[in-house]
Formats: sequence, C-alpha cells, structure tokens
Amino acid sequence: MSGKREQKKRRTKMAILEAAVQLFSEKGYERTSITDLAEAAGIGKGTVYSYFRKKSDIFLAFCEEQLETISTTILETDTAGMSLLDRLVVLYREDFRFIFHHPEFGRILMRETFFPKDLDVEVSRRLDDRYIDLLVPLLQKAQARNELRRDLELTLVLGHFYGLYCMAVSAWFTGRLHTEEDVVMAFTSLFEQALQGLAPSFT
Amino acid sequence: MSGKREQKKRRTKMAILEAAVQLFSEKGYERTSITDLAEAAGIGKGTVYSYFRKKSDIFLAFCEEQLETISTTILETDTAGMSLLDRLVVLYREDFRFIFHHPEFGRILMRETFFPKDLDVEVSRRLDDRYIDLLVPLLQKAQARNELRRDLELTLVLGHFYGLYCMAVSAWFTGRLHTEEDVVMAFTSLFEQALQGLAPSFT
DNA sequence: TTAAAAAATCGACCTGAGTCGAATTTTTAA
DNA sequence: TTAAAAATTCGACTCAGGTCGATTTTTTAA
Repeated sequence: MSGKREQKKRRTKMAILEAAVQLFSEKGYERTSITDLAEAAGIGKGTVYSYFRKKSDIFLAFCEEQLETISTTILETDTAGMSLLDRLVVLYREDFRFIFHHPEFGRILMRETFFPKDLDVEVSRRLDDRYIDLLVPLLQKAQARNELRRDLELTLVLGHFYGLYCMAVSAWFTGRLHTEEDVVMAFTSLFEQALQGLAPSFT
Repeated sequence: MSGKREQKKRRTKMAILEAAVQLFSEKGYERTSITDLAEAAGIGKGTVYSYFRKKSDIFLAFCEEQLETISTTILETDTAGMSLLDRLVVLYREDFRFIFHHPEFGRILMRETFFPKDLDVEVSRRLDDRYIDLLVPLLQKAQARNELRRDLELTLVLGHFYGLYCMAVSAWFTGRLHTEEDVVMAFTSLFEQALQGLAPSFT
C-alpha cells in the first residue's frame, strides 16, 4: 500500500488545476485569489503552495496543457504540399487564437516566456523547448526543399520567426492592431519580408 | 501668488524620483517598498499615489529619463558613412547596455513595453513612439542610399528589427545567451539575416 | 500491530500594494 | 481680510500573495 499517497497527490493537483480553469475563466486571473482557489478545490490555502510555488505557476501549468492541445492540433493539420511560409502561418495563427481569446493569460504567458524572472527561467525554457521541437523539423524539411538557405543556424532562424511573431502579438497588446486577422496578416507580412530579405536584391 | 502650488508639486515629484533612483539602485525594485520611498522622499505614503498610479509607473518614469539620455548619446554618436546595419547595431548596443546593467529594470521595462496591461498602454506607447521617431529617419536615409527596399512599409520594417532585438534580449533573460557581447552578436546576425533574406537567392 | 519517522495539510500570520476619507493647506473671490 | 471652495496630504485600513510551524495523515520497519 504505497501508491496511495502519489495517487492522492495527483488528484489534489488536478483539483487545483480544475478549480483554476473554472475560476480563471469565470472571474479572470487577477480577480481569483488563492483562497478562492483553495476553497473551490476543497483544500486549505497553504496546501496550494505545496503544489505550486507561486500563483503564476498554476497559470503556467494550465498553459502547458493548452499548448499540448495546440501542438496536437497543429501536428494533425494536414500541411502536405504547403510552403514553409504557409506552415508557419498555420502554426502561429493557431497559437495566437488562444492568446486572442484569453488576453490576460496571453499577456502573462508572453511576459513569462520572453522575460522570465531568474527563478522562473526553468519553466519558461521548458515552454519554448516545446516550440523548438515543433519547429526545427519544419525548418529542416524546408531546407531540404530548398526553400531555406542551408548556411544558416536553425536556432537563429527559429529565433527570427519567433521574434517576428512576438512583435506582431505585441502590436496587438499595445493597441496598434485590433482584430485577430490583423495580427495574422502582420506576422505573415513580416515572415515574407524575412524570407525575401529587406535589402534590395540586385538581380 | 499662483504658481506656488505647481512649483511645490514639481519639487515633490522630483523628490520621489530621486528617492526612487537611490533606493532602486541600492536595494532593487522589488525590495523597495512604497513606504520606504515615501519616507526617503519625506512625504506620506498616500501622497506617492497622488503622483503615480502604481509602483511600476514610478519605475517607468525613471526609464523615460534614462531613454532620454540614451537617445542623446545615440544622436551624438557620429554615424556618418556607416551602413544601416552598423547604425542599428550601435543603437541597440547602447540600448542593451542599460538593460544588461539593470536586469531587473530591463525586465520590467521590456514586459511593460511589449505586453502592457490595458491601463498602461498609453505609457507603453509613449515609450516606443520615442523609438519610432529615432529610427524612421535612419530607415529613410537607408532607402535613399538604396540599402533598403523602397516597396516596404517603414513601420513594418521597424517592427522587424525591433522584434529581432527583442528576441536577442529575451534569449539573454532566459539564459540562452550570457555575455553582453553574445547578445550584440546575436542581434547583429539576426539583422544580417533579415537584410539578406532567409530564402536562397536565385542569382 | 504499533510506534517512530516522513510527508502533507492547514490557517494564523506577515508583508506590501493600493484605497479612502478625514484633516490640512492653498486658492479664489467678495 | 476672510470664509468658502478646491486641491493636497496623510496614515489607518483593506486585501491578496506568500510563509511557517503546529497538527494530522501516511508510510516504514520491527
């Protein structure tokens, strides 16, 4: 009789996360207190902190699940015969859909993944490693199809696209872009620019 | 006898900012409480809030001053005869110097300017409008010298570089890059990529 | 079976950001 | 000059995140 404790812990953790999904959606992240969360999960406040170090960690755990769903969606999407550009647009459009519909979550997620505090670096890295795993194969295939220069380091290329995506999302957060489609168009243009180059080509 | 009030207010605001520079540098942003700040400025806690809405606003006001200094430095730097790439590198290197030496400030600054809360959008926009004013002329000159395609919207091009810079800085925050020079090299490479294009050129 | 060790639970407590309305200072205008 | 109005100052107060150690539950091993 040993797995009992583990089992209970898993159930408690789930209870917290379910309460989180419920309350965060209902009242928003900021307006949900840890006490609310504990009550909804049927446990004491202090217990929450033996499962998560900080409030934002609860949120990030929720995001990791969401990203799981998103990557599944993307992997299942049939992209056969699509250009690199189209594939990237499909991927980031899906990603942005989540952010667009959960702006508060999106803000925290972007803040934490791009500019984490020292203590949160680990969590943040895990999140974008997921991206790397998702994207590197895409880029390799593009290189094989000769859509992408072969002399470039893939991590840099990946950073390139990710940075541009980040910029488009940022423009939405700062109110420079408004609709979901505006943002998609913005990063599409930026990706095109990146592929073609900003300098004039002397052909 | 009417300017009296205004004068006093200006002095109080200065006192708060000076206390902020002092204490933030001394103990860091997080470890400086509003009460500390009020005490150092010789006023009551509540008064601080009639000058700034939130703690982070005090910080952003401080940043605006810093950026003033930085842009002056940049404008005074002799860039005659430099390529667009070199000019951009000079500019962003200077910008990053500040962030590198004040990581905590840098993090908040980047978080607030890229992913502001609704209430802070205005402040955030003011900050990057300053960038726009600084950069657009640079880009226009580059177009005139035929270093930059003329069919591109300048705001998009600007966003392009800014996004790449952001990415390099982010890689530093997440511990993927370590030294100041690593970051400079990273965004330099990204800028080169952007100018040349990621797709193979069929010349 | 049981008692000591280990792990998990809990809520009172601490701290700091931000609010509020009473008290004070400055301005206005008669 | 003065009294009412307007603006400013202030610190007690509220509220939420996070800590801590006393208590309870589970595991171990004898």
